Amino acid sequence: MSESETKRPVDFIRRIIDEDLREGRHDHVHTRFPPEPNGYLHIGHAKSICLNFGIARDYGGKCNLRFDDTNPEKENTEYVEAIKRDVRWLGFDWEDREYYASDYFPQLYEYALDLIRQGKAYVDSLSADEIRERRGTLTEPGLPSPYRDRPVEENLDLFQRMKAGEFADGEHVLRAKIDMASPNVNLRDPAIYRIRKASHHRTGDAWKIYPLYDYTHCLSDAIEHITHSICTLEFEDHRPLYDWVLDNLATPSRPHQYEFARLVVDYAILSKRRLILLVSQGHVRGWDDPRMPTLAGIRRRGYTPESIRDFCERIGVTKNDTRIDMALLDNCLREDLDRRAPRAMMVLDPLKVVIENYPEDRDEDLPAPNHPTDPAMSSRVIPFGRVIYIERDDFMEDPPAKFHRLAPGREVRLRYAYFITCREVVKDPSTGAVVELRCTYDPATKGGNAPDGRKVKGTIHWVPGGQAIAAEIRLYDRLFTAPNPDGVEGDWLTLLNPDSERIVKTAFIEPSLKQAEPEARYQFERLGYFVADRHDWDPTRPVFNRIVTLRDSWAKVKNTQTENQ
RNA sequence: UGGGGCGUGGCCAAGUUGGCUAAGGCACGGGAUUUUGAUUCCCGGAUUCCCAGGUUCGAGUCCUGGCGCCCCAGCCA
Repeated sequence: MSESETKRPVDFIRRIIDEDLREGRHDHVHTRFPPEPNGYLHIGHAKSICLNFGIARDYGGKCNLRFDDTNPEKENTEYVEAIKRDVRWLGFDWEDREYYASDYFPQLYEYALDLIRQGKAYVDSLSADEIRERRGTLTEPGLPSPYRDRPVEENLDLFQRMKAGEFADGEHVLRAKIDMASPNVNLRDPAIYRIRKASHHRTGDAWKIYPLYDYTHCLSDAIEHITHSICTLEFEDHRPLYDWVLDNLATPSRPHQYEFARLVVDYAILSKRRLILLVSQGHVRGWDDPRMPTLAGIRRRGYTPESIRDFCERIGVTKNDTRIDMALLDNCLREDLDRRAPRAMMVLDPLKVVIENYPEDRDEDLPAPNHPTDPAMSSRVIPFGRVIYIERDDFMEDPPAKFHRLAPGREVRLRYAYFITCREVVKDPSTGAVVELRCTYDPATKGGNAPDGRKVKGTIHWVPGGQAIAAEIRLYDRLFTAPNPDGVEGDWLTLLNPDSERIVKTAFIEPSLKQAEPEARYQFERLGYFVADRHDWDPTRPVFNRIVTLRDSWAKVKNTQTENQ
């Protein structure tokens, strides 16, 4: 734990908890993370996971994982498994507290009976359309249903028969009897049970009726003795209903709901519906496509759980509607990776270099540290010989001002190797394209230092000609070209970035990378951070994904130069 | 002229009984170090807290009145 983390100010929710503890309203803290298993978790959920599990950790309490599985038509076990995998990957542990709202169906049913007996719930036989018509509008009160005053016995009978499967979907619904004239439309006799003859991923065909969210969530919290039920802002209007249900039933505990602003990140889509569309229409390769904001995608992309957690702490928890700059996530990533990722060399777009004065029959092993400032990360050896490959971008025949790399007649340093000077440029006679550089090296500069103290402006990366390994490198960029694709009403798919994925199959990596493990992360010097793809990496066909580039101040200089032209 | 929320630099965000020069991070600009144009390291910036009045010796913090933005009319969560 760093100094800055311990100093970070507490958010308003923790402040509420502090007060609850101080005033004796609670003597412990119990939270929950309640995903609906109808899709994959994304970076927005990470904020909620870190908040709920983080609070439990900070206060020595517990956090449950609870699947909010009350809608059988949209939920399935694939999602349940994926969610568990992702929460674990993020670094959180719910121990043996893996719960399902569906486990509470029997109790929830009993509670409903209780409400009916109290005259606080009734079976409505209006159609969905009719109910909507009578709900009123935001400015006009609703109209009571003709079934609103059905006798308790009749309600009981109907509700039991709903459960028994005697009616078709939509024929009846159980409604809480609250206030059809409430300015809060959520209180205008909300439906709490509907008939749905669908098979549930856990309860199978045991139930013909399923409880709705507002009714289920608060009771699930109460059953689990949740002390602080934390959700996002759009549920603020539902809090009176949350309270109404708990205040009208004898529950084992009395939780309270608190709301915070959900996470919105630039250039990303977080709406579940749209994410599903991206996957189902094949705009990406799946839920774990490295461009997806899903935790599965982020993981495959190579992001570390530590950096995601750090990010979630840095963005804070408030009720402000905000949009977070992607650069913050990138920064968390670079900070984490700079510290932990071993360095290696990879050439994306190889340009052959022949070192004319290097003996043809010789080669040598050059030692290279795995980290520039952390000796504990040890070192490896890179073979050097007469032929090497450098990055095509690192050579220019006619370089602009401030270009510190290779050019005709110029000398640069090959990282951890020698100084070389470009003597000749070999071109394809028909196309004029540069195909090879003829250079000389200075044997006295072995390791990269000149005994005469002469300096070079640039250091470039390289791989050995003979022993480099061909690799596939997948370069990723933001999936959308607009900062707020989720906020676009119309055809948001036109905002997809056509260059979000670029696959390079002709890259070379240094031989030491043959031992890479799937999910191992490296910094390829001067290029960025990369991860061995967890599914496609193979010793015979290495595949690396670019996680994030390095900061590149040369790119800025270059851009301003071209702008000024 | 329905209800519920929110408004502090480009993006987040501290500021909790009104009281020292309005924290910090990201981004940005400048400089130093550097065998990654990386890292690291300094330095820079809100006369001002959505606006306008008011209370006060003193207001981002209190009062009044505006303005702006977000959410809600699923038998979704």
